[in-house]
Amino acid sequence: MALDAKGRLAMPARYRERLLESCAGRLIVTVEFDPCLLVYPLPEWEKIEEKLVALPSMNKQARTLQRRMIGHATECEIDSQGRIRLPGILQEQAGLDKKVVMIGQGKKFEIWDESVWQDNQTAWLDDIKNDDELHSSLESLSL
Amino acid sequence: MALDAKGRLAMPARYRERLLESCAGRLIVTVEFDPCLLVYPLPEWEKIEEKLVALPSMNKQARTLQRRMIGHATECEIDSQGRIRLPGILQEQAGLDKKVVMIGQGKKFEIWDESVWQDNQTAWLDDIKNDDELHSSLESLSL
DNA sequence: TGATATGTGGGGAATAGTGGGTGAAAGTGG
DNA sequence: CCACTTTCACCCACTATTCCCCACATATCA
Repeated sequence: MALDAKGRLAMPARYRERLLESCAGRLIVTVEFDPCLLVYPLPEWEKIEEKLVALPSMNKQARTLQRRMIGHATECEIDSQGRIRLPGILQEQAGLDKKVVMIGQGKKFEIWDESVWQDNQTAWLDDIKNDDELHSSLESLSL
Repeated sequence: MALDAKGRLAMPARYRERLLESCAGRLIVTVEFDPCLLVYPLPEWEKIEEKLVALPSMNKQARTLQRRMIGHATECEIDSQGRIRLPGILQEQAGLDKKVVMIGQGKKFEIWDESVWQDNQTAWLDDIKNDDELHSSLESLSL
């Protein structure tokens, strides 16, 4: 999956139909703390934005989150070829080079630079292997 | 049991009928932490996804699990020959070569690369022999 | 051993992904 | 307010991938 020279990225065809009906192809792209882009269908984003706005303004972490997420939020419409164009500033934020990885996460998508994604994968797995104890929320999980 | 050059894998015939009625041949394939693929009938997967989505987003271990499992989840329909096609990225994640092992695990299946499977078999048994105590969840088990 | 079911392989049409040209629109400076 | 430059959306063309179908090999059972 590749960004072309114009910063365009093809949405996987299997999601397109669903996206067209859930948000008429109107997507909001933004960043959070991790070096990846978050892509929300517009109606989903509106809920997120409400939650963000409701956070306590005097709390530093909350303020940072608001500034990053709301500040970078950009609408990107799906074009007639099924692609979205990612503004340069967002590409920078997520450190996107040519090769990217797009992963669905429930209501949203994440877009990672391929090498960043792979590095993180191994790092996360190592973390988990080295932690002797699993977080309580995972202990009883049966998959 | 072998993957062909196009990444297709025949589902054992004895499961097909059951799968067709339980999920109309709609399967979700994904990965967890081990180097193997997990195959769920669609309705089963939906329950799993709910559990995953409900995990705390800010917890690192939970986030890793979500990203891996939900992120890699791909629908693979059983074709008219009773096969499923495994996307390249999933083959990589599980280190699948040509020869694979498919094992039923209650509601789901696991797909292992044959050599990886054999290596792990012996490794796991050694681990258990060397542990002095059994985990509490196994203590009271009667088989 | 023949008949049926299962596993494997591959051709070719249809679909999806990628790259680039061109005109319209927006931004910039005088 | 106009001329110039840059950016962007739309369209077309090419390539890669995926899906559908048919054919054959192998295993299973009567």
